[in-house]
Amino acid sequence: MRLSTKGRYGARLMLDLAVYYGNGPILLKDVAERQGISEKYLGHLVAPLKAAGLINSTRGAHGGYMLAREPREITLKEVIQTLEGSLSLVECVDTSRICQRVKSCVTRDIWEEASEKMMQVLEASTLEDMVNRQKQKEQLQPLVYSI
Amino acid sequence: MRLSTKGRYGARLMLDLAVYYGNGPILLKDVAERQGISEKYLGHLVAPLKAAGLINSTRGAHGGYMLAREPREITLKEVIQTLEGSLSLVECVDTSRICQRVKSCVTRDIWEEASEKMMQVLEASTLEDMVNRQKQKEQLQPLVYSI
DNA sequence: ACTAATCCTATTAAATTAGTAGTAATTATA
DNA sequence: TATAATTACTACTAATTTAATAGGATTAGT
Repeated sequence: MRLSTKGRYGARLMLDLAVYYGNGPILLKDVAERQGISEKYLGHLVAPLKAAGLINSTRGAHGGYMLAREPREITLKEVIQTLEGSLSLVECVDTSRICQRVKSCVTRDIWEEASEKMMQVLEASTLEDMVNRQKQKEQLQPLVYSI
Repeated sequence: MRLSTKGRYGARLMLDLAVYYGNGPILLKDVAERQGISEKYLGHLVAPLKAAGLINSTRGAHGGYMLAREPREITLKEVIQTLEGSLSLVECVDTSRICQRVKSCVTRDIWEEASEKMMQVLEASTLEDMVNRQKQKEQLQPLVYSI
């Protein structure tokens, strides 16, 4: 019931690209260093993100990655769905035909409700929101440390 | 990001016991047949549920399982937590010390919010609620099929 | 040509999942 | 008291998923 590293790292990758949005192509190497994630592993995440139209890339020297849309037009839900697949708690919420009990199954209804509530949070979070929240946190954090 | 069979089957097991609450010990064999789940596999689920104080058992002939509390006093959240462990989307929501980034990490805050919303649904669902919903569904279902 | 990048494929170790199987212990009852 | 019914416990296993690492191919700027 846990998000895998794909989703977690992918979210941080996208947030990092959002922070540097407008600065041209960003090196995966730099993202990897800032986020403390292996560059090679991040390399696996960019392929699906690109295929989903969330990022663009340019190859060769001075290449890198950038968001394909503005940060306010990309939600965390899209990112996670791209990397983790469906966000439903159970498969039968997506494809009801896999179980004959669907019509009378109460637990399925609840899994669906719970999945919905969770997704609403992710859908409401745009990369822009996240960048702003991060800026706020960064302002507050030094005070905490200085106590 | 999916619930495993432990959680899914366990929820149906508990709902089944709730439906027959007050009828004395219920045979695992009968639950297994009604729910279409292997009795042997259900056997794995009852141990933690018993340890968590959610069910009682009596051994030997005429033995079986029953809810340890009234259906309205058992929530789906307790059942799932017992069988799946923490319901948080990421580990750092439960144990923040595992990551140094916690204080400045925006994604963690969102995983926490999303986990919360999901858990609220499961906490609001008691076995009694579920039994009532199932009764309603069973009344409606024949009509649907007869069209 | 050289260098800096992304792109692509294969491989792998470890963990998790979803069971099956067999036996021991307990209890009711004939 | 023997028998049958049932939970309780432990071990085992096949398949899948996860979380990477590694290496070479391709592309583009200088």
